[in-house]
Amino acid sequence: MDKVNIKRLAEELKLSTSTISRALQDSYQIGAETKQRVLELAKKLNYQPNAHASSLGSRRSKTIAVVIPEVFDSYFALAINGIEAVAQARGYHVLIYLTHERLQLEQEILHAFQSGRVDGVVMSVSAETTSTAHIQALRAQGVPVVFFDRAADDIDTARVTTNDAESTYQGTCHLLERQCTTLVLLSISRHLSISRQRIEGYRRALAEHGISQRDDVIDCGQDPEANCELVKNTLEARPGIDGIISTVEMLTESAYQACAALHLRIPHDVKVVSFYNARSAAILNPSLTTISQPAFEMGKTAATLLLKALRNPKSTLVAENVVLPSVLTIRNSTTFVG
Amino acid sequence: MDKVNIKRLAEELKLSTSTISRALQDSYQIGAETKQRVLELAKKLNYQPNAHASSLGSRRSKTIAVVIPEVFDSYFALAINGIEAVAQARGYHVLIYLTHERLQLEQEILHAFQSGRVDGVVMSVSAETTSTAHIQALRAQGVPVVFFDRAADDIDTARVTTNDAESTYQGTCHLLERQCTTLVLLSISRHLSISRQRIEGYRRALAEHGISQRDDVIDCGQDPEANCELVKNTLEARPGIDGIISTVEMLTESAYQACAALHLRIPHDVKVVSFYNARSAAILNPSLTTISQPAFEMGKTAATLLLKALRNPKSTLVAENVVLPSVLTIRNSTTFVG
DNA sequence: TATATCTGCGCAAACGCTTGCGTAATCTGG
DNA sequence: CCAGATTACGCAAGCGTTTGCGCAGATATA
Repeated sequence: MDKVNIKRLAEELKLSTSTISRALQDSYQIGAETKQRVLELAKKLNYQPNAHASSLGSRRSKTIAVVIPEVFDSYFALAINGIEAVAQARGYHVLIYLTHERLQLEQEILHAFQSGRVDGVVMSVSAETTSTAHIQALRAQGVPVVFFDRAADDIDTARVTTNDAESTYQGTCHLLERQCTTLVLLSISRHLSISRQRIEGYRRALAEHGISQRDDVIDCGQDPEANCELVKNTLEARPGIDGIISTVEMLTESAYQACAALHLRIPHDVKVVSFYNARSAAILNPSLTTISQPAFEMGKTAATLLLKALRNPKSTLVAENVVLPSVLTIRNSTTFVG
Repeated sequence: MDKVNIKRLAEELKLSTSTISRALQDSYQIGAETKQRVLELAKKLNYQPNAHASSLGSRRSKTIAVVIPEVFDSYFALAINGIEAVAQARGYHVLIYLTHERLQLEQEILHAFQSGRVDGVVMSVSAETTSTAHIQALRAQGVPVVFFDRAADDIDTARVTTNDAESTYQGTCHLLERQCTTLVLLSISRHLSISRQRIEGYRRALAEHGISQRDDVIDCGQDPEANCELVKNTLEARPGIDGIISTVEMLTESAYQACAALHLRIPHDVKVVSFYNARSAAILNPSLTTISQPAFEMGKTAATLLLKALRNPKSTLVAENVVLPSVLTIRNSTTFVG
């Protein structure tokens, strides 16, 4: 039982390997009948073209990389679904890499992509990513990069984001309309463009309502317990706070638990709105008013843009900026009570 | 500016390509000083070995595949983290494929692995997977497969599971101890070994408490709304039900919402325990008594077993069965009230 | 009928790396 | 001082595809 490769097929059919190769690629250079015969034998012998030989020969790997900070957050889980869906549909493979929010890891990972392992990259930068030389270097090697959600401002490429500023603006307005007077915003790394955007929307809403506050952005980290402490301390230090807007799904837990620890009732004493994508929002205690990003669609769109660029050998990735709106869903955590 | 490949290095250093190759692999055949020189030049020229050429030459891709049903569930999100962690640490790459619970897709995906694209597979079978010929076929080609969570019973390979029967047994006992008299279990595909295990643990607990019930397993599907209806109908049809044990994270929502729709109070009228891994369990309404699987560790362990097997060229994957226990965390959804 | 255009296929050189084997040169012990 | 072991490296044949180019024979154009 010999290995079944293209040579084997060629011998059995008395054809050359190049004809087999082209037949399998459905090349116009090969006659219909020959193609037919090749396909039949290939199926019969259960021929599977060697992926690495193809990639080496053609200098294209039919593989894309997804580089993200984590998959704890349901946002990224959903986004992966979207990316995988379009990749699978177009015969692409998806490599996944986690940076754990660390710039150094992100650099190492991208650097390794210069090996030709992937044709393109879909990524969301880490919270530490200030310098972007590693991304530029990769692009300089001809590997297209598409951002989704967390983009690097100074890189001129396609990006898929949500209307961060606008969404936060709406969420903040919502809180203010529900009689909140003193707000606080929970954020992560301020390096991130999305964090800045969200803060901006927040500030704009406050300004339009004639409210001026200071020190009202709490910078949280990765550890839920520590974040909870942070929120608790803030709420204790400034008893007037009656509204929390959380810019990350993970921080909802900290907000809820901090309130619980201080015997602050949601929404009675404090109202909460959060960026949140998990379905559990509806069954939280109380159910959570959410800003939910179209995570699946964002992943899908980002992958689509990348694959479209990969189709052209010239790799013309237009620096377009696709914005998919988030939706505000009002639930009990901001429902006015008394 | 020529392409920098192994040949280029060889020319610059007046060495042969084989020496370069071996030096980069830190082979014992190469002298320390030579290695040093090679590494220095490689770094200086920013040399990155071509991944596909390496794979082709060595017949090893340093890549593993993760094949799972979905990533909606936080279980799989966490498991991916675990898998990626050990893969990254050992210089392996992770390809991800979603079967969307469909057998046919699973078959196609595994079939494609015969192309040598991956060295091994870590997988959790789809809900439809009854026949396992496609998995056997892959193993016959010398590609090791490790199961995690959802395993195929009839395949003799390494698997990492949790103590499904025991956990459900404990969860059920917990409900019964809290005065529940009539239980119902929410399940998905009964083909799955884990479903059967969980049902078995449930039945055993009932039996030990001298309770015999029938038609007390509700087979749910993928659609949350439909599942909610299903649960609602069941609760309506049999008003005596005062305990629900859900074997899947996703079904918690359906259970909670069905109860809400029928104005059944949790835990007063109905007590609920569920397999659940997300941190949101603590802030649900009411907070949820959970059986949480060590998802991260399971992924980590599965990947470790696979990579260990890949180290030996003889690929000796012992058919061991690693069981990592889940933990029952009691919260308000089962806390006795009146 | 001679010339140009297709059609369908084969030749052979990449693609960039790995690895079995061979072989000088150096080292070891008796 | 010499046989055998050891060290450090080179040769060259793969690994399995892809693809530019060439070339017959068939068909179309003038």
